[in-house]
Amino acid sequence: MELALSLGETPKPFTFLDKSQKIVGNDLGFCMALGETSAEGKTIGKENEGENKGSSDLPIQLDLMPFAPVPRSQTSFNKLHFPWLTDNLVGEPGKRLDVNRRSRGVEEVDDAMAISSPNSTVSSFQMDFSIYRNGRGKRDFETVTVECEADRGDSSRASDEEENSMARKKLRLTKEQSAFLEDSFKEQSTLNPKQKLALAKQLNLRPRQIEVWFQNRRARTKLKQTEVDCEYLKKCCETLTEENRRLQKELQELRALKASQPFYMQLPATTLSMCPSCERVATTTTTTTAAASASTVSGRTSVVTVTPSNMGLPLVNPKLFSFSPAQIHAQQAAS
DNA sequence: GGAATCATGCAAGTTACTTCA
DNA sequence: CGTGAAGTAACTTGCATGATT
Repeated sequence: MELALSLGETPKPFTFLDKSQKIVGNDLGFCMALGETSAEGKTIGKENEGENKGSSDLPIQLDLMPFAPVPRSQTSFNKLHFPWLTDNLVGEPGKRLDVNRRSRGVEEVDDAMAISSPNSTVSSFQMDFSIYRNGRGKRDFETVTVECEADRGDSSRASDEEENSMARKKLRLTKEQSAFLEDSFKEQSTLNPKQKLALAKQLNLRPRQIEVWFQNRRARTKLKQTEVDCEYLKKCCETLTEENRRLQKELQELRALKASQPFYMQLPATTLSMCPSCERVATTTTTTTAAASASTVSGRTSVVTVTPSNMGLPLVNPKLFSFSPAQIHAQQAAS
């Protein structure tokens, strides 16, 4: 078995691919092949198109478009009969090979091999290559094909049906799969590689799909939590706004009292308490001296010692502040 | 021991496909 | 039947971390 990798202008990159097409022109292509060194190497190419598709006995040559030659009739990746390409080979013609993704492709190989499709003719050889044009990761299979054909000097476009078939079909998880994944997520929101593989096997999905599902699920959870938090904060904000409005109003009332009652200096400090039900301030006792300014919180009732210095209010006749919560309620109802 | 490199996982953001009103 | 919105699978990018050199 020989595995060969060629980048660039090598006319005959692989010894076992003597009969394969040559890398033409000066364009930098990417060519990869797998095959028996002693075999009468035939590749998926112009010369033997259609006669060895799906044969695992024959070497496989992978040409990454557009610069490596591709058989004329193979206008889509799907037609290369690598089903995994429809999932993994995305993006646009080899403007850039993502080294990062490629290095991660090792995992994808392991993943894919762990879950090989019984129907796949290349189930023992799966690999992930991702090529794309720019950092935004725009994917466009039609563009790939059209540009590829243009590179080969082929002005004819693929038919609509061909274009439709080449478009990456988005997998829709079954209800059972989704439910199972949901249950797994409830138990654990992250998976270790073993769990990932086990889940993939159990659900007949690729480990990468499990991984992506969990990533997306975590993102959804976070998004929902953010929405809940946002809603809560919004309500808090509304409550505080209302509280502020109420306190402003109360302050105005107190200032009005101050203006109407000039005889305040001789009076002792007044202790106010917050009514737990309406949260309005009410005077309960006058126990402290005028110098005191401490405040305490006891249960649901806040006791605030009010002095002329800490409130900026004149001392008035304590009787004026001596409203019980019931009285304040009555006052509110009247107003 | 520390720097460089590599592999891996994840979050965040994005794209594009599917479904449904 | 066409269309827009919503849901979501799949993707890219960047960063963090641990292992290895």
